[in-house]
Amino acid sequence: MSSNDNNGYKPIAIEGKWQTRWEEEGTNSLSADLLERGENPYYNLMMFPYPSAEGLHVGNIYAFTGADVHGRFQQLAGHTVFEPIGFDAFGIHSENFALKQGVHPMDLIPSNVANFTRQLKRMGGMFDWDHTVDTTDPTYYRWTQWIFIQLFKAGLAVRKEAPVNWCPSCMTVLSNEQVIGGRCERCDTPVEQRNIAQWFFRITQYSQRLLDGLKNIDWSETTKKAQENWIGRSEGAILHFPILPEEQRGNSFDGMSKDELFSATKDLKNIEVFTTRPDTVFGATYIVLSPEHPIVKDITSSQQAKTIKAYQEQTAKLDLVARQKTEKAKTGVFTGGYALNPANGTAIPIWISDYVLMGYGTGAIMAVPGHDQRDFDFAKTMDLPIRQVVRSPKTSENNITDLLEAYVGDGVLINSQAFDGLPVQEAKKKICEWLKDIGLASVHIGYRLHDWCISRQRYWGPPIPIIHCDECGPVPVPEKDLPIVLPRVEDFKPDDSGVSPLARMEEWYITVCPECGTTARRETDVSDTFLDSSWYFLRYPSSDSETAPFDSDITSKWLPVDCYIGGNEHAVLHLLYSRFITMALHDIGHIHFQEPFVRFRAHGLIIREGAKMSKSKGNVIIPDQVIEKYGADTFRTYLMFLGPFDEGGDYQDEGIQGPHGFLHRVWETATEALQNDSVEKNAVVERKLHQTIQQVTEQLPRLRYNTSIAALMEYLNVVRSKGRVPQKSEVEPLIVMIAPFAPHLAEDLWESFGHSESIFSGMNWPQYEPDKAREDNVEIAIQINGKLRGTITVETDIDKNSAEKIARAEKNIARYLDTAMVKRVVYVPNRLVNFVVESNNA
RNA sequence: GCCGAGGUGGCGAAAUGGUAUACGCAGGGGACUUAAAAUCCCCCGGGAGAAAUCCCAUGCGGGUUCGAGUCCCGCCCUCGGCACCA
Repeated sequence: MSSNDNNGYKPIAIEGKWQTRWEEEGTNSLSADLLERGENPYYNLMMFPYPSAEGLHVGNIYAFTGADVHGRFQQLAGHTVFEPIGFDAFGIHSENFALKQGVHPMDLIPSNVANFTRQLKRMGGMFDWDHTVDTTDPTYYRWTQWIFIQLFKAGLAVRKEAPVNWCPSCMTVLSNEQVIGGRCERCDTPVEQRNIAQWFFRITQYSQRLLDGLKNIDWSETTKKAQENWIGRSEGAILHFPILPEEQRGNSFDGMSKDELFSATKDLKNIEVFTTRPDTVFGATYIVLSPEHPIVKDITSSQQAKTIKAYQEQTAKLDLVARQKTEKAKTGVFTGGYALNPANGTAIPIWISDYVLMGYGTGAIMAVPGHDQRDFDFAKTMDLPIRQVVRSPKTSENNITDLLEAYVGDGVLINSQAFDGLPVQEAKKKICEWLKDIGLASVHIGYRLHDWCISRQRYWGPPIPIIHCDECGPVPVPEKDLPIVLPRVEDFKPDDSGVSPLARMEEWYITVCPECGTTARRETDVSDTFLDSSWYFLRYPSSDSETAPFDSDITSKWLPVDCYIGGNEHAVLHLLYSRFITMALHDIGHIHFQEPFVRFRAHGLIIREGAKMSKSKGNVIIPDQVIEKYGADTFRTYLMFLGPFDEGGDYQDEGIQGPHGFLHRVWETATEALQNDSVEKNAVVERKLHQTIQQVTEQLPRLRYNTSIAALMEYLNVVRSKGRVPQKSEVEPLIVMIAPFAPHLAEDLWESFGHSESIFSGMNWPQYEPDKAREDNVEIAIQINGKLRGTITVETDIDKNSAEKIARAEKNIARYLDTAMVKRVVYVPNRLVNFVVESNNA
């Protein structure tokens, strides 16, 4: 079935007509006046796309359609809906593509944006084209730079030298989030470590708030969980292990009292370790430091110095993939130093090993080989003592033998002096308190979250607005001098130097210090793309403003965002950064809310014929072709019909016939109904109509699009059942209800039904009346011992006795009850009668 | 290994603890037509039976309940995310 070959529904013509009209009449654009008034506002947001050269892919269209259906429904329900779209066009993605094609990104991006714009208009979204953003436009990134400066002034942007992930292929620093299993997210190259001075946003200061905030926002559970895991809070303690000076090696601290131990150790330097298992401290038989730990040089004995140095160098050379391989055998070196176990005063050796990471906790651990698998493996390899201090409740006391693996489960303490017999949970508290008393412990909460490195040694991004002055240090560019425009550089290829291509342009980076006027140097790194996208939703409603990133009146009316729809691949990247930037701007006093997105829903993924789509398999759906053949309305409706929106679906090429045929039938039914405007109502149709309105009205806001469309199909089947003649009043509500899915068709039929205004111009969503949705009769099930044995049709809400009487009279039921004794009758109104019987045959 | 989602006809999928398989695709039969397309009508989980009707079926094994796709316990498999995070 091809669309334009019959003289009925002609989607291509209808869609062209309405897209032109919407544009001419500004149907979807909010005027400055409307934005300022902000009456009954609804901010409907979707994740803006990266404008690739290939054009929109189905995943984009799926996400945008789902969001657009929601926006259109809210509009029909009476809201003033603001539904903007824009382009996230900075970043490595664009840059690498430009390099490959030999085109300058400044030439490439505009043509990609133009193509995306054409496609987005063609799919019929109600986008406000008067309020778009393009992150590469200086009028936008001027404010991205402004945000950097605000954070800098608030002490939230700091420059520090740090080991960073370096992709030797992309020749740039990657954030932790961009490293997948030790490899570059983009090109799959193993990532190396490098030490470079970088700008960091101190997102870790917000760890707890970012975690707490999750409780009060209406987000997809999976997304919240991903953020929770990413922030990775763990409660524990920092324990102090006094470093034993060489001259005290021979002394025994074992068996000292609390006071004696305190006075013997109070002048000693400590190694601080973070642990979530302070209860196992009696089982700590050695210490392991990260090879990079600054204290290593102080404790290494002269005999061990050479070996330690060699190991440190070996580790530094290791790329992160090799270092993070869990299955790799444990390696490490003894430093020659000893520390005191603060719990039992035993001197224990201090080792270094690459399985301890500098980036987490204190970069040092107390090793409890009896109760931690990593420590166990290490102890076995290095032949270090293993001491069991927790007994499983399942094991009998005499059964403690050599462990085959660490016991990490619950239990009670043993070999822990005064704490023997305490359950693990209780021991954690008690041991902490005890060590706290003698100054050897503090309660500590650790987070996995790292500071956000925003420096990129690349070309295609907004220059970081900082001037380095030998006298004044890093000085922010005065706000009046923004934007710092990214110059057009023909040779923008990155090199292995670890600095941005901008660092090759002396005429650009030499400047004067805004504070002291001496010659100074601009920062030549650009910022991370995720900074561009961490605030774009603040810009949309204020995109007309030339004097502020976001107008405070408009922002207070339209934000936070009412509904945000996007992919869960951004669960811990974009969505976390956006929350952080929002909180920071709130604290600095620029906005009135702390959470940017009241509601977030992650959509599912579309596969095709049971398989993932990929260019290499050659099975990608080309949206332009589908739209050309069936029209945007059919494509939209089909995508939404595939399955639950948050789960995605399997795109089967033949399946599009269903929704396509449905829209044809709607068109034909409506056209026929125009001739039939009878006042007489058909009871069956009317009842089904009200049931349908109820169902769809309840399901649409919950994004249950597939079942909503099914309900509309059912209704149309009733309207046309046995080829009956449709009435105008039966069809008009259907036109409104399909409008979110098939907006062009709905507009056209709405017009032919005599309306001069756009269907989306008012509160046109139909109301249902519960009385009219009510059935007079219902078919109910009759069960014997829970098994279906017949059905009867009774009046709605009939009482139990009458229902039972009718049920008993049913032929098949009577047969069963003849030979059985009824012990109980369960009656569920309008559902079933269940006879619980005991058989007499026995 | 940990966290999350899921497993239902030939296929995509429905089902507040209450008649499993709605809606759609594919398939079969029929109407209209010179023919095709489009449209319309009917059938369509498996098995037994002439029929009435009965048995089996929601990944597997148990349990709770008058009644379980749905709740509980123990497994298996698939897909996403995290992973030497102390």
